[in-house]
Amino acid sequence: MLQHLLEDHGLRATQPRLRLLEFFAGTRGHFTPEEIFGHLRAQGQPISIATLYQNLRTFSEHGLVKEMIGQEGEVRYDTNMEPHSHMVCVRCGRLTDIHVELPDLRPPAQGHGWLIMQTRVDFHGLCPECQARA
Amino acid sequence: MLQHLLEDHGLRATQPRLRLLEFFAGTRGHFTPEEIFGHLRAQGQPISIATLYQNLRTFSEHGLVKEMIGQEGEVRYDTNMEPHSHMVCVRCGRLTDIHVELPDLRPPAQGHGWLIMQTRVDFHGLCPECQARA
DNA sequence: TTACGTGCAAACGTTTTGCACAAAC
DNA sequence: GTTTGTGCAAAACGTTTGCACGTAA
Repeated sequence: MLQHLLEDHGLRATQPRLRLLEFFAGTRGHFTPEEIFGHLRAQGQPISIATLYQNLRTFSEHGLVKEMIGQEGEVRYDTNMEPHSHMVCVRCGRLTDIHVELPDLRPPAQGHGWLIMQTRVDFHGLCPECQARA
Repeated sequence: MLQHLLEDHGLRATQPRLRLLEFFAGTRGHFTPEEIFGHLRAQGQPISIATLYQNLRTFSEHGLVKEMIGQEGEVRYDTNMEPHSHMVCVRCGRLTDIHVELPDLRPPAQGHGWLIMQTRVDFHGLCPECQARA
């Protein structure tokens, strides 16, 4: 129950928050604030843009969504909290999550005194549709 | 000679462009437009903010600098045109280039019909200074 | 001399903030 | 009844644009 999810994080279960959570629960993807705003309005469940931004931040601070930076620098939110990699289509911009077994990718950095805690891998290429179109 | 570099790309050798190139030639790093603006002004060689943005775009379109998106979504420019990876300090934000031999990192994506053209690897961790401070 | 570049000021899109009001507990 | 959240309108932010003027070729 979405109401409980909020309560468990010490957040009040308000209409805008429930609508936002419902949106996230019903979709898979990585959305910009503007896209989310549009979806909610299209569903006849508009929330104020200020409230949207405030709650996206609140949610991400409480670990309900993950904030990420897109290839163009846009801020995007998704609910896949598992560590995962991305495939990005260089033509249409489509972004898909994938799970990759990372081999022990150890940079020579360890020799330079860095302590590497996380390795992030992104793949860029052409999605099936864009290949077909080319 | 910086003048020739511009001419070779069909660009006029103007004062602002020479100052900008001089800045890039004299530093190593990944700078935001604002940082570059500040450096130039501090050196007593200010250029207009509009001219700066216009030329950063022009330079990157002509392959003189590379535009990249930072961890926070900021736009940054650097002159290291070789393919390389980044190490980012999660505490102080310091960003260093490194060269990593990528093993044949092939995502299961090939099976999903994607054509992967490029793999980007970023390392996140603690730089030596921040480790010492902790 | 003519095309290109500069730089101001204004416009822009996105995100944040101040604050009075409303809703949740 | 007290605290928390909402939503408007305004501000802030980084970036882009229109345009008259300057300058490189």
